[in-house]
Amino acid sequence: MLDGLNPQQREAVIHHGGPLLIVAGAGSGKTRVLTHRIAYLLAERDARPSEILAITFTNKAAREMKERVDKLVGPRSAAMWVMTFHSACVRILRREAKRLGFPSGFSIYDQADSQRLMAMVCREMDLDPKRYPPRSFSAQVSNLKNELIDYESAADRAGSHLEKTLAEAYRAYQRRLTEAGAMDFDDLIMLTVNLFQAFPEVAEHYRRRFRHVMVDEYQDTNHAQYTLVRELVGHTAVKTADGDVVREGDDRSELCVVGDADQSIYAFRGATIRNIMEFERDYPDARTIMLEQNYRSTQNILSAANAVISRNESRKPKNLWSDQGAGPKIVGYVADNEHDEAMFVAQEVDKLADDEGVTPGQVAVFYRTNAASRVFEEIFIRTGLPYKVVGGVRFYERKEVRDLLAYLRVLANPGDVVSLRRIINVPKRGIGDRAEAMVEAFATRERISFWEGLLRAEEAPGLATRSLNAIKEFTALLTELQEKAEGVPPAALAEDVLVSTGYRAELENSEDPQDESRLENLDELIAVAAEFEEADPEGTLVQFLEQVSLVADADQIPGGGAGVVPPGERAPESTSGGVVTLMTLHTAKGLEFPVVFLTGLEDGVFPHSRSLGEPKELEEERRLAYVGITRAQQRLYVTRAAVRSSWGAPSFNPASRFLAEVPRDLIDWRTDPEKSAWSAATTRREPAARSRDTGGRPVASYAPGDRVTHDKFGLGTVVSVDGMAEKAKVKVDFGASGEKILMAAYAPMEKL
DNA sequence: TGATTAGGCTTTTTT
DNA sequence: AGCCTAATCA
Repeated sequence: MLDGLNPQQREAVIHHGGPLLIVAGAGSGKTRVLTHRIAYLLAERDARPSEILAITFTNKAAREMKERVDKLVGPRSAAMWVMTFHSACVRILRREAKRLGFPSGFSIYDQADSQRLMAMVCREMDLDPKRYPPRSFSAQVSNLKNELIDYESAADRAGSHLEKTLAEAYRAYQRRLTEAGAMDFDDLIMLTVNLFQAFPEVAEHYRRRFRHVMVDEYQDTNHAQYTLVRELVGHTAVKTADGDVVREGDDRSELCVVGDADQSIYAFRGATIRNIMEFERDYPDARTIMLEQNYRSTQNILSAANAVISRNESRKPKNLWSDQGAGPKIVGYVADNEHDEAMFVAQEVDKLADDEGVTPGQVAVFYRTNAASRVFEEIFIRTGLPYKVVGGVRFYERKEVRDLLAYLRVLANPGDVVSLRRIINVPKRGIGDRAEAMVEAFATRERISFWEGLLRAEEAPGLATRSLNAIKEFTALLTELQEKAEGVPPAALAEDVLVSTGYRAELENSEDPQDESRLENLDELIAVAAEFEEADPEGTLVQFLEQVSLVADADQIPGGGAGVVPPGERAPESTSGGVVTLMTLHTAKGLEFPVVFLTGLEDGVFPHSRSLGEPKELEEERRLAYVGITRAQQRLYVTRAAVRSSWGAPSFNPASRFLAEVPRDLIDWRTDPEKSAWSAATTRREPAARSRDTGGRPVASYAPGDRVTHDKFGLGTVVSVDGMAEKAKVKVDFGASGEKILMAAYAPMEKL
């Protein structure tokens, strides 16, 4: 069990007793350590599988860990809890929901749902959406919850008018959630903590059960998750005034956390690097073990990564090393524009295939923002390079998918107003805004739920007969479906919903070609439900809904080079060549690929323009760069474009400062210096000198007589210009397409 | 009164 | 891509 582990890894596996922090540099074999530690606990320390709780952040990581533990210990692994923070909390909350005043089948609201609910609340409070944007309120409430601040404390500490309004909205929002029998993502963590604190016997139960608690990616924990872990392992050793370490009883569980402060990239959603930096202060008898040998990358790649990350201040020094040799140099390329950049990537993948036998499946392309994937897709389609975009416009965010899920959620929980109001008039059945408002007013006055209001719509004043009839038909339909929902498994129920509501018929009869793919998506969702039933024939509708709402994960990573696949386990895709993987840097975390293209290395793109003014955020961007670089096993490419058209307006971005932080001799620049004047010009420019004054992206300026090219209208000539900078409106004569007035900042148009 | 359409706005990263 | 609003249609 200890074979093939280096001394530090071995030590981490057999460590016994006090809290353990494993500082695991990128590619240092941390999953290997965690899985072996679990196996060791079972084999040598007499731990029972049910006493083990291993927490990860993504479903993907959980699944992978589970599989690898399964290989080591066999079917016993089934009794262990290896899951995400959110899944673990849901599992606890389902059992204890009654104590908190929620039904055990409570709905789970994702970000879009909670934004919708917040919008309803703001409208109710008569807030001007311009001055008090619901999205922002929703985000701020999320932040408060991550800090375990409830609406009362928020109200107490509110100073400004804005903060008071926010606290009020928070309160109303939370009331609506409770009435709907729903929890948002942040509630899952916060309410579990509340549960443990309000009911010590519940906390005690789980504390007794989980003798071993392991937390992966500890640097990504937020305050709520941090507190949850503390509650779970039991109050731990405290340092007294004279510096003695006193233990509070012997019943605390063994805690083992793994993380790397340099890979913390989720501060924007409340993660605090503090939790890992101060682990030793939080747990005074803690032990720290550093894993610095990297088994993934060549030394050139690691040297680049080390050089970049070393620029971050207040960082504990760490030095990754590899015994795999220097490897090829990093290849740099300065493209004329984003199309040229994508073309370079496509050609290079072809060349690698010819010269080195590299398959597309071994290649990944990373970018900073989801929107950047479009150009790569266009070029890859044109050149016939097979690819797959991971993340981006997600399946579960598609309108039709959300509609069908909303129906199912209403059937599982009629109190779920957000879902109910989403589908009340989908497909169109003659229940308009006015009718909806009437029912709502009626329900509020009668202190009944919106659903009950619909059932008693006859009593609601001011409803037109036509609307009333539509409502009656709707409630009859839902009631009928509800009765079926008891006995019918999810897939069949979903199909039933599509047919009986006319949703399927509407799409089938539609002329719009897009509706065909909508149908496909719906069938896909039904297929997911069928898979769910196959995996667990006893599975309920509530369980199915829970699974899909917690899998907001960018899951479908193609085989080939992706993931930490144990040797000898190479996925079969490698024979067929697999496909190139496209994803954001954030979703790339935890993965590795033989060949990595790191694109868009421009100040304003990566690092993102929003981070340039904030040293803290800039450090996070740098960690993101570190994560990106360390994904590469054999070959790393860094590319940038001299001109990039974002929102139509071309911007001339200087080279990313991160490029300058890589030692010169590690990069082999492939750009032909004669090729483009722009490339040369922007190379020498001082980084970030400009982005400050324009407050972000510069907008091209137009003058009458300028020749332009527009994505849709083609070539044209500027007739006149009205307004300045980002507010400029340009009148352009496109010949055959006529004259158009366009916003300079947004039109997909370039100056020639 | 509800349906339909056009236009504006949005994009940093995500469980 | 989808949501929101306003304006117009039926």
